[in-house]
Amino acid sequence: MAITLYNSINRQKEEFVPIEPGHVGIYVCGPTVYGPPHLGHAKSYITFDVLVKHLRHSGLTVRYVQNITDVGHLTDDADSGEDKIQRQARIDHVHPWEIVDKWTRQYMNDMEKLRIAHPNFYVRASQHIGEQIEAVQKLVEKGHAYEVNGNVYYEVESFPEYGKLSGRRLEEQKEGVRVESRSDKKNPRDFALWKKAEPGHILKWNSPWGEGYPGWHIECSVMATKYLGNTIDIHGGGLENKFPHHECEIAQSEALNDAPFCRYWVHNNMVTVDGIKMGKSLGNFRTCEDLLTSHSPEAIRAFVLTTHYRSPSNYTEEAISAAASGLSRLSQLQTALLEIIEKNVSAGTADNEAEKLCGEVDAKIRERLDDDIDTPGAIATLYSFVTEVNRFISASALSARVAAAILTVVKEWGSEVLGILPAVSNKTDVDIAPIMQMLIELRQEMKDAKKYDVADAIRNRLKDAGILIEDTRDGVRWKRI
RNA sequence: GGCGGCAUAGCCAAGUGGUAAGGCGAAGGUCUGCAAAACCUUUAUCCAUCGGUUCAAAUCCGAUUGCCGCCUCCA
Repeated sequence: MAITLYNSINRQKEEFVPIEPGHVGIYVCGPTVYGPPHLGHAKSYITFDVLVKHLRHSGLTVRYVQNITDVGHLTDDADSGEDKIQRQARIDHVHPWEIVDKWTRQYMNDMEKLRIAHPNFYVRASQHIGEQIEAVQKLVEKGHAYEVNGNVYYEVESFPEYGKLSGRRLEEQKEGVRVESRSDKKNPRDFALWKKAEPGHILKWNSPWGEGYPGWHIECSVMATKYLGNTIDIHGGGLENKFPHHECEIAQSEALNDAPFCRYWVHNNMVTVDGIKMGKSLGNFRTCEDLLTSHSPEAIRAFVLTTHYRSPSNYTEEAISAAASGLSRLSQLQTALLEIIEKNVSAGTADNEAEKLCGEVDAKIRERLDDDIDTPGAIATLYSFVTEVNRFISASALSARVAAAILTVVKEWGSEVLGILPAVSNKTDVDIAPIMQMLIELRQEMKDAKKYDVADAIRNRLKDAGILIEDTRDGVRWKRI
């Protein structure tokens, strides 16, 4: 079945057809590295992580490029704002590149912990200054941009299709625009391609227009087309970037290359906390680092993925705890299946039924993800599969062979594509395994002697030490909690 | 003011014309020395409200109300 994606530019689900059969080029707007990665970043990058993994799992070769914005974005508007990175550097009394370096590392770190696959490569704005200058020059030559006092602006009027992504028409906006004082733009809607460096500005480069730095949008146009071609298959990013950022990217790229910039625009919705937008100024944002101290990466992913990417995720402690609880059934199943495999059970009365179910579930999950990455639907399918398989296990009706087949399906989607199934950790516990074996035997002796207080004490003390003992019909099981 | 989106049980959340998936929580039960895990049963006569189209609507259309995002950097 074909993969469909909701294409923001046409506002409808469309069948995804790559330009070059079998190959996909995807560009996703990355973070501006001046502060800690937060849940909003997590939602966006987990979304695109699943999209890319699903495309690959479907047999496509994907080149996934993500940028790291390490220069230029401003706190305010083009004329009066301050470089966010530079401002943070001033506050911290360090060089701007220390800020960039610190938060880039933190970002990479957090993303890795969240089981987000590294894009094929990251691209940095600061490493493409030359290309950006060339692009700006070319835009000036083609009559789409003009220079005033060392600043270069894109002339929005020169690109009639400006607004096609966000549904804004120029005429409508003129009236609503605030009066910008001290602006040397021809039209308030024009946006900066190159900014003159004011005295004291540290991150600056030489250009035909004097010392300065690139505008906010040009880096993405330049880097996306440099690595993925003039027309890219998929461009992803947060909804809030639709306007003006993505709109400007289109205007620049299409004016520059005379080719459609992007075929499928994919925008993820935002994260709210207790129903309110998460933002620094509101003091309610949750960093990935904080979240990871109290929740597993899988729980965070499950929380994010149980909401469709185009709907807002509302963060509450209850919601993320519920996600974690649901997940424990999945890991529990994994453990149970491994036990059956280990015991090498030869035949099961439910084998046929279970094998059939495997095929159905596999197809259903694929269908859900094919349908505009319906991760909530995929997870629901996986969870009801868990219940059905547990029923077979309760009836001791599975062979090792079929248990392995089930495990393959569970891991394929739960671990490889969705990334919500934790890895089995007992391998790392080989060192304490003999000790555990001794304690379990000792406790069994106490139980046999009906010394339940001692047996329970052993169990309780182990629990305090972070190890959970479970008596099952097939023996004692232990795991770290 | 302009543009866009959303409203489904206590909570989270699918379903986009054929009569309400799944998870969490809660209650009861099975198993167990007890716990845990697992399984079984129950938990929305109804999908914000009001109209309309249709044999049939949570699903399409219109209006109303509420919430959210963008319109200045933001995932």
